[in-house]
Amino acid sequence: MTAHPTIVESLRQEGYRLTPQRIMILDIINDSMSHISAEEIHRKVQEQYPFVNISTIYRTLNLLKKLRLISETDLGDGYVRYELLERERHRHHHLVCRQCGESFAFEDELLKPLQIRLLKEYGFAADVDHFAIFGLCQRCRRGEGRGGVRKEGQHGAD
Amino acid sequence: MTAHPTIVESLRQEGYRLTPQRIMILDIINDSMSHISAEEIHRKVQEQYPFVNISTIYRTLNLLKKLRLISETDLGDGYVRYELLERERHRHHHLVCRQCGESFAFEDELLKPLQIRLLKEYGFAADVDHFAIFGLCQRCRRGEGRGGVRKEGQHGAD
DNA sequence: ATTGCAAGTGCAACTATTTGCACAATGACT
DNA sequence: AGTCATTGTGCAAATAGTTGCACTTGCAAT
Repeated sequence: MTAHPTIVESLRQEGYRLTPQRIMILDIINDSMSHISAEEIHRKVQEQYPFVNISTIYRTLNLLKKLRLISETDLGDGYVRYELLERERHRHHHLVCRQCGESFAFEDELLKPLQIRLLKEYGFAADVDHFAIFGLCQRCRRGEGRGGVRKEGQHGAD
Repeated sequence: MTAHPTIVESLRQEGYRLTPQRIMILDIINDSMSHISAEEIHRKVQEQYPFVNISTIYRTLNLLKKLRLISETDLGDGYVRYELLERERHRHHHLVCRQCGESFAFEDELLKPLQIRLLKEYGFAADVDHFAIFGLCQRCRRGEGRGGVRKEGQHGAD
């Protein structure tokens, strides 16, 4: 039970059960240096205990997401990635280049004005835990780009 | 061939072929009053011509998206929806309530400052054709919410 | 009108993710 | 320690969406 005790407490307090599967999954997300996908988590869980089903991983991730203990981000490369929210002291978001596929972090602070206006003008409390914005990066805009174009390019002519 | 001639021209000029499938799909998106999903398009195409495969729909949608003739939005209800970009004179984006599932439009103008800062500070040209931001709507924040919670709620305790 | 070939399509098999259901395990109460 | 309702899990089947491959077709050149 090395998973951050704060999170374990949150779960218990909300009335959720602390199953070994959940603890393992939390440990793995906690130990992972950066964003991690459901399949990576599944693989690592299975190293310890091979009977855990992938659907348990997804269900646990959805639960943690609902409780806002983790963030979910789709960087556009075919799977969604997860990260502990709690520890993210300096929150960041991602810019994903639709040409080269590269992804760049940007400061949370840039989203604050939008968040404030949405709240003031629309009464809407935006969850901007972790955003991914698609577009064209500096290099690709200058035409220097070229390189690993990912998943997508199924149309011969480009 | 009722599909907006501008779009048909765009396609031809970029060297893409004008197949009956593509024209039918364009017509349907063009005639549709609001966002339409791949399956809805497929159903309508099949009314006219039942041999069109769903993968052709997806491939065509991906092509039109790449050429930025249509926008793609995930409103979080299980399928992605598409809309002609060209005709959208007053562009809008969506606020999706993660509790009641309702979705509200907001003005494109609110995203402009963010777009400008991303370009100036990061050299990144954000594609913000059609955004969906998740969060909590006014009613649900006040606890008035309750109602059709969609896809998601698989954890008994809420 | 005919030809040639690259681009497009249909099909079937695959992807990540979700879900219904029957069984197992947690944790509150005793 | 034992009981029990309820939550959580594994499994298998489903979901939307993608992809490799062989066949077809649009269209430019003839």
